[in-house]
Amino acid sequence: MSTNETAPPANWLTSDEDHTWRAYLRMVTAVQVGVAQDLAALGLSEPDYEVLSTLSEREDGTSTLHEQAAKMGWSRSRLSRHASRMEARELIRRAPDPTDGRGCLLVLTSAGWDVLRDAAPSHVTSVRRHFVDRLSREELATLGRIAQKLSAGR
Amino acid sequence: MSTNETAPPANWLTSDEDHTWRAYLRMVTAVQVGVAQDLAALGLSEPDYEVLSTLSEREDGTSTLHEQAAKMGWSRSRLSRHASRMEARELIRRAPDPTDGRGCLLVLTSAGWDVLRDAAPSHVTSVRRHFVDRLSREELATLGRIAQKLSAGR
DNA sequence: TCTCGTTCGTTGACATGTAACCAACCTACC
DNA sequence: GGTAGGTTGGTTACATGTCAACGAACGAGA
Repeated sequence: MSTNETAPPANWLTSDEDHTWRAYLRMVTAVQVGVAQDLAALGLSEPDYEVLSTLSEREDGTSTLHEQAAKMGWSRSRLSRHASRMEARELIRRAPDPTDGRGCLLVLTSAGWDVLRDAAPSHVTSVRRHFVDRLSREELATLGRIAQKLSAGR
Repeated sequence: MSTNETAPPANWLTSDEDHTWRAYLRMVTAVQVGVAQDLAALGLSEPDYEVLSTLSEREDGTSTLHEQAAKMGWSRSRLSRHASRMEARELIRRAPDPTDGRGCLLVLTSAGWDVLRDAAPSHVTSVRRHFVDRLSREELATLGRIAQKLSAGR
C-alpha cells in the first residue's frame, strides 16, 4: 500500500497557485468569523440577520415563506425550521396567508423591528471593519471584478 | 411600528461598496459549492477530503487524534465524530496509541489510500476549474494580497 | 365537478458543528 | 510513595442544517 507512489499529477498546482488558494480559504473564514462574532454580540446569528433584513425590505415586514426562501436562496425546509426558532424568540410570527390556504406569512414583530434597527448600523460597521475599510478603492474594485468572474455560471 | 423611519446611518455603505460586498458573498458560495459538488461526485465531503489528505502527509498514514486535530485547526471533538463516520465507511480506523494510554491513532486503511489517490487529481482539477484557471496571473497575485490583508489579525 | 399533477409548508431521519463533561495523565509538593 | 491541582484526551448531549416524503390546497382541463 502506498509504495510511496506520490508522483503529483501533471496539472498539480504551482507553489504560487497553491499559496493563493490557501490564502483565499483563510480569508473566507476570517471575514466570516469576524462578521459572525460581531452579530453574535447582539444576540443574532448571520442567518437571523439575513432573515430580518430581507423581511424588512417589505414595508409591512411580511412575506410568504416560499417567496422569502427564494429571495434568500434557502430551501423552504431550512427557512421553515429557522422561522420556528425565531418565532420562539418572538422576532417574527407566522400568520395564515389569506390568498392561499396552503401558505403562511412571515411577519416581523415589533420586537423584530427593534432588534433590526439596533443591529443594522452595527452590522454595517462590522462589514466595514472586516472588509471594506481594509482595502483601497482600487482593491475593492478589483476584488469586485474577480468575484464576478468566480461567480459566473451559477 | 416602523413609522417608516429608515434614515440610513452616516457610515452606510456606498452603492459601490455594497455591490462589492454582495459580489464577494456570491463568490464565496459559488466557489465553495462548486468544489464541494465535485468532491461529492466522488462520494467525499470537503471535510472527508481534508482528513484523508492531511493523514496522508505521514508516510504511514497515521497520526494521533489530537495532533491531527491541531494540524487541521479542528476541535478534538469534531475530529472524533468525523473519524467515527469515516471509520464506519472503512476509510480510516482507530488503533490504540502505544505511547499514551489515553490516546488513539487514526490510520488510513488501504481503502482510504485508494479513495484518496483517486480523488486528489480530481480535486486539483476542481480547484483549477472553479478558481485558479478563471483568473489571470495578475488577478491571482492581487487576490492573494487582498486575502492576506483581510486575514491579518487572526 | 372530478381528477390529476403541482406547489405549499412541515416533519422524520440523518449529517454535522459546538459546548459540557468525565477520565487519564503529569508535575510538584508532602 | 502518594496525592492534589492543573492539563490533555475523547465522548456524549444539544443545536442546527439537509434531504426525502408527506398531507393539504391549488388550478387546469375533461
